[in-house]
Amino acid sequence: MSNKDDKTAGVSGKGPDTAPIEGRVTINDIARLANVSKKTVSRIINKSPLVSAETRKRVEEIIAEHGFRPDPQARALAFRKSFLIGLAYDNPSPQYVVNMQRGILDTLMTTDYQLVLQPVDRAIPGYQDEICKFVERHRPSGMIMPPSVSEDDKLAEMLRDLNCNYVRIASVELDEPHRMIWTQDAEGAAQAARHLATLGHKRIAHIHGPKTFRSAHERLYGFRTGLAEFGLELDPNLTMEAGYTFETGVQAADSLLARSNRPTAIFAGNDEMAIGIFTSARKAGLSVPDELSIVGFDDTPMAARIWPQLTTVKLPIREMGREAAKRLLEQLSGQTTKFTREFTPEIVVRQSTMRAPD
Amino acid sequence: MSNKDDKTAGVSGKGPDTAPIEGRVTINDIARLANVSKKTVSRIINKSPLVSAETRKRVEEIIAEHGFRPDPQARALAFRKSFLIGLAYDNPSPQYVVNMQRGILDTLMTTDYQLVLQPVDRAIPGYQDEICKFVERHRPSGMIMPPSVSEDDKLAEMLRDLNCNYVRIASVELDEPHRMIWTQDAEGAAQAARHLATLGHKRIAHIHGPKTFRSAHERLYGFRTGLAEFGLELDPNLTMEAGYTFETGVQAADSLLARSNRPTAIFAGNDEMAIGIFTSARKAGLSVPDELSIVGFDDTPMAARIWPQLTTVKLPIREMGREAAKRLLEQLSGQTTKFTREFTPEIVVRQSTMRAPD
DNA sequence: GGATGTTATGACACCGGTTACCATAACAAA
DNA sequence: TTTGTTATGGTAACCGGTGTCATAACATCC
Repeated sequence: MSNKDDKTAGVSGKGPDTAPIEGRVTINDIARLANVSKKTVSRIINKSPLVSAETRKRVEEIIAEHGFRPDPQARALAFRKSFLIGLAYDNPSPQYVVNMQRGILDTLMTTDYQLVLQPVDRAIPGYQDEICKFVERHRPSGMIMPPSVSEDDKLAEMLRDLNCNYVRIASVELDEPHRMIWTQDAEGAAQAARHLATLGHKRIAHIHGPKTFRSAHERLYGFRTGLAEFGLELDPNLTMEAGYTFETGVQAADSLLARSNRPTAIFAGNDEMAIGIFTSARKAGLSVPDELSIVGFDDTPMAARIWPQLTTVKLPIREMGREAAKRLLEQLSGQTTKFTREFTPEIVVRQSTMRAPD
Repeated sequence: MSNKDDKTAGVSGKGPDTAPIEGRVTINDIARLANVSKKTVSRIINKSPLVSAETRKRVEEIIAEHGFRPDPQARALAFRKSFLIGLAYDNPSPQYVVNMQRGILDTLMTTDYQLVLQPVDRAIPGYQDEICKFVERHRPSGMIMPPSVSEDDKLAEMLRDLNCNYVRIASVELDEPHRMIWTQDAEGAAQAARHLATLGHKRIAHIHGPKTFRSAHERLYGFRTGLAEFGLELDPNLTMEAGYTFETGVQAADSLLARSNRPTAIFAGNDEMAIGIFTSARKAGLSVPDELSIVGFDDTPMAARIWPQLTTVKLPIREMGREAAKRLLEQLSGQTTKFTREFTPEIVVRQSTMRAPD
């Protein structure tokens, strides 16, 4: 039994075979104490049914008594699985990232899997290689990718080549169902359009995100569709592209609000830009919402803290994280579920919108 | 190169059988191809000097050619080290959390260590046990704890008992130097005081965070000290406690601003509460900064997005994360460095402060 | 009653690396 | 020539779990 007292502790005087467990308690210790083989203990750990109730009870007591916890690294090695889930993200919003992490952890918490992070910069050309290197180095059991990393088809292909499981979270279904979690961004944007149209706005502008973001297309499309339901058309002159950031939002709004026949309402592709519009409106001396209605997208915490509070479209990010992790676990366990999971955003009406001025 | 002689490839046509961990290149493959022993390859991987230059070069070429990467799990098992760093956090600010993670990852990126997350809720009584369970389960090589988790002395003691290395990030030195990274929050608050005093304010209020947060004490203390330099005293009637959140900030400010002789300036213990003051001021019909100056603490992104932009005290969070990780790695490698690392916050003057009215 | 299942358990090799220890060759000193 | 030292690399055991397969005990079926 003294197979483990080599020089680890040094001081341990040639232990008799009683039970001088030094250091961590291992499966061997439990096996010896319970007078069974390692394998039996292993079966109990893994809830195999092939153990008699009596033996199970006895061994479980000993495990509890000694506080034995199987070594994750050793299990990983034996199982030929790392039990690691990688999260590759590029989202500039801390709110988004933290909620996504939380959601994923909600699901992983009850499993043996862990989350490891791989923040990347999609603006750097070879950023995909960075992710592949990550996969080769750490060998995660799977990857989860929220936007905008998720929107990179080439990356997805590289991961498939590496035989790496993954789940993409995006604003539209763009891969096999079992690898996707998506939101109906278009529907959310349509809700924003309906809201503004119902309030009587006619001259409505839209500031969308970069064309490299799939969500920018979806939201633009959905917004246009929503307006069409009310017989309104989105004026190309009132449609601008910005960078999904506060500063670019300010710039775009500056341009829109300087026009002679400025819009009475603006729908921004995300809250960051929407908040930029507030600043621009203040500079232009326009009162929100009396003279200008603003709608955002995302429902970041800032939306509820700014004055007046921002009407926006809410995405259930944390829940999406939970679902994405579940879906990935399904993949890893070899099961395939048929139902596809999509999330519908919902508009949250606050104080930044009101009836169009006459 | 099918040295995978065994039954790995066996006709396991049964069951769902997820990805069969196809022919991964192992140290054995490299050893065989290079015609050396595993041990020699191991020496090369670990940069042992006991290998001839010639052998090294040859083996390294083969490694590169076959893209061999040592399995992290196997190494972890053999080294008796998990190469995992745990981050236990409870900070409600996504901005803070994300920056902290980034900083830590900056340092870990060049090492074999990885970051794993353990968000907790300090409001739950037994939350320390949750962290201990995490440590027992995943056996991280070390833990990093930012505020407010870092401020829990009992938790630190429990970790020491578990023989777990850790680094605490806090607003004051409250543990052995090699286990600490801290900010001089008091100095930051003093800068805020000097700024307001210089602008001629006399009736100055302070809304501080919960007394359970060490930072609340430090900032209060520093603010008082800074005012004293100008012969000013912090009026106890103008000192209020709130919960470091937007809502509690609004409430506290409501109470302060309803008074007959309301303050002309308020220093909030963090930006969240400071932004709450904006809302309260609007409700009270007060103009910021003309009638009320506001100073925050943290320099969250929101500070620069709100109107008028918030004057606040900036903490180098990402850099602190970097340093914390470095310090932890020092601990793990057994080295002890003498120099203590502390960070001094700096005030960022924006548009929410101006000369006192009157 | 013998053949056949089924259940409970153990023996043993193995996952992919590591260290402890030993063997040998090369080279210097005696 | 003998001995000592250093450089280099091999062997076996081990880290702490898992899989495969054999086996014993017992129940079931013709």
